[in-house]
Amino acid sequence: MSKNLILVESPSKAKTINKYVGSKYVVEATVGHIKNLPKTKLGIDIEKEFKPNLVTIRGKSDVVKKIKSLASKAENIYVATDPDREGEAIAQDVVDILDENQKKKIQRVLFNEITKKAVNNALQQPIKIDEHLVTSQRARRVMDRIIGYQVSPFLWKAVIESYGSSLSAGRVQSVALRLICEREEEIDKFVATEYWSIVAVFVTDKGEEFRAKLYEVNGKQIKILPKPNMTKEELEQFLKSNYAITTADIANKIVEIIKNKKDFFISDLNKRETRRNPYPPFITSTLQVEASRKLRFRPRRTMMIAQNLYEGIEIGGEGVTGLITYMRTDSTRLSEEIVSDTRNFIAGNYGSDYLPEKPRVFDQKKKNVQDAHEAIRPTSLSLTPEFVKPYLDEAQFKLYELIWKRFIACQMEAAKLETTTVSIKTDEYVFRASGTAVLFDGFQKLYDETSEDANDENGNGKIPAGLQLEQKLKLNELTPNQHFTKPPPRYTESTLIKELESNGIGRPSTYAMIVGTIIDRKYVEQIDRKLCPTELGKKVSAILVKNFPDIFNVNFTAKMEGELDLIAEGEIGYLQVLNDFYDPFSKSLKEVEDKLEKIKCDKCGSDMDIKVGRYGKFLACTNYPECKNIKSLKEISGASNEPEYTGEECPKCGSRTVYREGKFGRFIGCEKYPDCDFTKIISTGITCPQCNQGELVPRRTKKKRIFFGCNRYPDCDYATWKLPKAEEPAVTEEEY
DNA sequence: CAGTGAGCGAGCTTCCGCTTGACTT
Repeated sequence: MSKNLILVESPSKAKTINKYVGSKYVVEATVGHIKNLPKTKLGIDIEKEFKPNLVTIRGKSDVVKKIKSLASKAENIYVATDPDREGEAIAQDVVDILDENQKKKIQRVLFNEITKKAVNNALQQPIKIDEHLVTSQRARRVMDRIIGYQVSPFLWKAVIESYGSSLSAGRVQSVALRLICEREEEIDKFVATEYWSIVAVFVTDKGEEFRAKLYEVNGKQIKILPKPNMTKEELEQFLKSNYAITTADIANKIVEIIKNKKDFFISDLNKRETRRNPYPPFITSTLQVEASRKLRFRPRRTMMIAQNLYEGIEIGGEGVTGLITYMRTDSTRLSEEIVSDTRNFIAGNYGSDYLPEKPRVFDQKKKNVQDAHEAIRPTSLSLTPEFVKPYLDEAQFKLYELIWKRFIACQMEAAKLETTTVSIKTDEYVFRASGTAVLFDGFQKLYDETSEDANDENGNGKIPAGLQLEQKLKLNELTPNQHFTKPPPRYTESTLIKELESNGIGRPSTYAMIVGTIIDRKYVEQIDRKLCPTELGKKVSAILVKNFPDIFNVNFTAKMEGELDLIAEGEIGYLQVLNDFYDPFSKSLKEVEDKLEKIKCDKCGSDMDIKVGRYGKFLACTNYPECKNIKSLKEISGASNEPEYTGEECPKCGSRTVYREGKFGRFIGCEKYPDCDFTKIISTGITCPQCNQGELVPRRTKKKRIFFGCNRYPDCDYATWKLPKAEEPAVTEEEY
C-alpha cells in the first residue's frame, strides 16, 4: 500500500508528527538544509544575474537517497518544513533533488505549532511553494556570501602581520565585534566622577526608624553630574535646575548645616498603586539571557540542555517524552490549546484571583520576527517540574523549571504594588524615602525578577505605616557617602546576544555560535565571562568600520531584511536588490583595495606581495626573478624589532638570552646567535615529580601535540600530557 | 613522547543559517 510522505526539518519533530497523523503517512526529516553554496569558492556568477551555484551539502547524500526512495513510493509528498524563509528554501531544496515524476506529487504544507489539530488541519490545506519567499532566502544567502568571501580576503591583505590565524569578516560577526570594541573604547575614555549622597535616619515619636536620602536643596534636585568633563555651558545649564555634591568638603558642610536644624516634618506623602505585568514566555534569546543570569549557564550549554528536553526524556512508564516545544524560536506566540489548559491549571492550583479575565497575548509587532514556531514552553501541563524531577539531571531540571515557571506566570494576573513616597523637610532641605509594598503577588508567586535590585542604597526600604502629613520627626543619624560614577559594563555573551537580537542581527539557531567565531579568530577574549577585544580584534574592527561603514553597522541587517521582505512580497526583484547592494559594495571594495599601502622592496623599489612557500607565508618582490628579495611578515608587522630579553644570562658566553620563535614555538636562545648557539626551553616552574631535581618543560611530539617532560631528559624520562596541578605555572599550555 | 634560529617562488584561509550525530585532539 502506498503511503503519503511528510517532510520536516528535524528528526525528533518527525517522530512527534508521526504520532499525530496515523499509519497512512511516513514522516521523514531533511535534517536542515540540503543544498548550499560550495565551501571553497564564491559560487555566485556575478556576471550572470548573481546566479547561485547550489550544490548538495557534503555528508547529506544518505538523507537525499532516503528521501528519494520514499518519494518514489509515496502517493503524495507534503513538504512541511518551517513556515519561514529558510524553511521555504529547504522545501525548494527538496524539489531540486527529486526527478520530474516525483516533483509532480509535491505539495507545501504549513503549520506553526505542533499539535494534532494544527498538523491535521494543515494537511487538509496543501498549497504551493512560495517562489518569492525562496528567492528572498537566496538573496540573503548570496549577500552574506559576497560580504564574507570578499571582505575576508581583503582583511588578509590589509592586516598583513596576521600570519598566524585566518581572519574573517561577516554581516553578523563583524557587528558583534564592533559592539564589543566600541564598548571597550567607552570604558577606556571613561573618567570616573566623584559624587556624594547624604543619607538620614529619621525616627517617629513611636520610635520607628527609616532611612531617607537628601533629595532637594533650595528647589534644586540633587543629581550626579551627567558627564565627567562637561563644557562650561553644559555645566551652567545643568546647575540651573540641579545640584551636585561633588566633594567631601561640600558634603561635610551640608551635613554640619543640617545637623544643627531642629525642625523636621513630613512635607509630602504620596501613595501610588502600580501593576506589574508578567514577562512574555521564553524565546531563544531571552532563554539564553535568563539561564545565564539565574543559572549561570553559557548559551551553548543552555541550548544543549534545551535540545535534550525537546528531544525527549525517558519518563517512567510513559516512554520517551518531549518536555518542551522547539527551542530555536523568535516568537512568543502560544497555541490556543495550551493557553486554555494553562488557565484551568492556574485557577485550579492558585485560585481564580490569579487568573486574568482574558488570556494574555504578547507583542507581535516586533520587527524581523519570522514566527515559524511557538514560544518555548512545556509541552504538557501534566509534566510538572515535581513530576519529572526524578527523571532529569540537575541542570535539566533547573532549566525545565525555569521554562515552566516563566510560562505559567505569563498567563497569570498582574502583581499589585503600592509605592509610598515620603518627603521630609527642614528649611530649604528636602529628604525623600520611598518604599514598595506588595498588595497582591500575582504572577510573582511563581516568577520573581525583582530580588536582584533589592538594594536599599537608594533609600528604597521599609517605611513605617501610618505616617501623617506635617508630622514631626527626629533626626537620628546623618551620614555622607562617597560614590564614583561607573563605566558601562563589558558585554557578556548573553548581553551581547540580547543587543544583537534587539537589532534583528543573527537568528535563534546562531546566537550561541556568534561569540564562538570571534573568539576562534582571536578577536575577542573572554575574561571572567566578560568579552574583551584583543589588539587584533580592535585593529580588524577599525579597518572594517572605516572602509565599509555602510555594511558593518547595526542598521544594515534591518535594511537588508526590509529588502528581503519586498522580494518575498513580490514587489521587487532579486536582481534589483542584488545590484543595489553590489554596485556600491564592489566599488568601495575596489577603492579600498587600491588604497592598501603597498610594501616597497628595499632593493629595487618594486611592490612586494604575499607568497606562500613550503614554510608558510612570506613577502616577495614582484620583480622576481630579476630581484629575489624577500622579507618575513614579522619584519613588516611593526611588532617591535627589539629582542625580548628574558633577564637571564647565557651560561655559555655570559651574554643576555632572548625569546625566539622556532618551528616548534617559542624558546630561549642566546642574543649572540649565530656566534653562540645556546638554546633552552621555557620552563613551567614545576619540579619534576619523578626525580625531584629537574623542571617540567613543554615539548612537542612529531605530530605536534604538546606534552610536558623533565628537562633532565634523557637522565630522567618523566613525561605527562597534562601539567600536575599547576600552581601558578609560568607558562600555560595555551601559549604554545 | 624529546628539538629550534634559513629560506620559501606557489595560490591555503573566509560567510550565515538550518539541522544532527560521528568523530579525533
